[in-house]
Amino acid sequence: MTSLSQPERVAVARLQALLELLPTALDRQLTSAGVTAFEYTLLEALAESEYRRLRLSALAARTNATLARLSRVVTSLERKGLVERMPCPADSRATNAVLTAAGEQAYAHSRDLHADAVRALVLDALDAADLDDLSRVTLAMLTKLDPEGRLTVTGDRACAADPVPMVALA
Amino acid sequence: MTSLSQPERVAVARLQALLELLPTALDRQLTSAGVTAFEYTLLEALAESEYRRLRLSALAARTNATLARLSRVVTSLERKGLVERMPCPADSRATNAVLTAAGEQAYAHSRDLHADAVRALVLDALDAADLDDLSRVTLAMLTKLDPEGRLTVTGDRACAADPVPMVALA
DNA sequence: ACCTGATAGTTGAAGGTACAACCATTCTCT
DNA sequence: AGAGAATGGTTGTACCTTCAACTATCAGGT
Repeated sequence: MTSLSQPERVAVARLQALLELLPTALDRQLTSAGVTAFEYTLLEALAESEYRRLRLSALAARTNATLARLSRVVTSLERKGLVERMPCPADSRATNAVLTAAGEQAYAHSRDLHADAVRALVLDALDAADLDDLSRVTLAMLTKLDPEGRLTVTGDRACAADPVPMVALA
Repeated sequence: MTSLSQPERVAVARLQALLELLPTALDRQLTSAGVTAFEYTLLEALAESEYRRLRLSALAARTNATLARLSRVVTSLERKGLVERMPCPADSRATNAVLTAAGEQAYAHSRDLHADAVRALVLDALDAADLDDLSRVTLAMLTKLDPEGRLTVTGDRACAADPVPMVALA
């Protein structure tokens, strides 16, 4: 069909630039914490979950990541001692990633750092109305991206794919 | 300081999800064209430039990429026959990436595909007001990301870092 | 002319991600 | 119960990106 309009081109170019710059910028701000932005997201998800644990597939859904990727990142976090793998008693196919004590500390330590980074790189640029617009527009785009219905995406409150927080172990 | 507010958390989570999903989704839609989204951006930049060529550093600035990355991608495009390296007569440190005939064809072929992908994944989700908001909000965030002043970022029209389109060769 | 510092580009090494193939377990339906 | 499909995870392979050297050229000041 017709090619993109000028305003469309501008918006898309800016979005592309953001896609290119923001992730690496976020990672760089977190280097002193010893974790990547993605790893931080994982720690956060675990810390906020019941019993500090979540199944790998649940983590993958929450973070919009591949299961393959998740498995490898968890292995890496395991090597750092921040996370531990535990078999899931309710389903022996499944594996829980459990936050260790060191993991909680790492999370606590990087939490402020992460918040500061997000503020510095994103929120400080926006007023209240902008924030609303960002929220609305990103959600609109996500509906086009998400494999239909299931909006694993951290919607307004809870995550539909929220994994019935695994049976306890301890 | 205080942690993020609820609306802030929601917006950030959505933005993060977008950052995670959109690039890979765009790439997937372009696979049949045989180029990645990033490679397409390069071809586009070259095709729109005088004499179909641009210095590597100029390409890097335009695409917000590292020079190292750019060098490797150009090598890859060279192997595919879409681009050719030519020394820059005006500055013998510099190298021009020149679009080959095959490169122009590849660009022409992937152009519609790319436009379709952008429409399907981004624009179709937005009305005119949304597009405005997206444009404004992304620009605001980019100003926080960009190493100050130089907004290499494809601003409203021309790119400040636009590289005085290299002396001709032919 | 010369020395110093910046600029342009390349490349080795390390790490991250995707895709696909693979095994194990669970679920569904009969 | 049993067959087949779906789910949960892991891993080999290939590719991509970054960071940090390293080379070569240019620009400014003396």
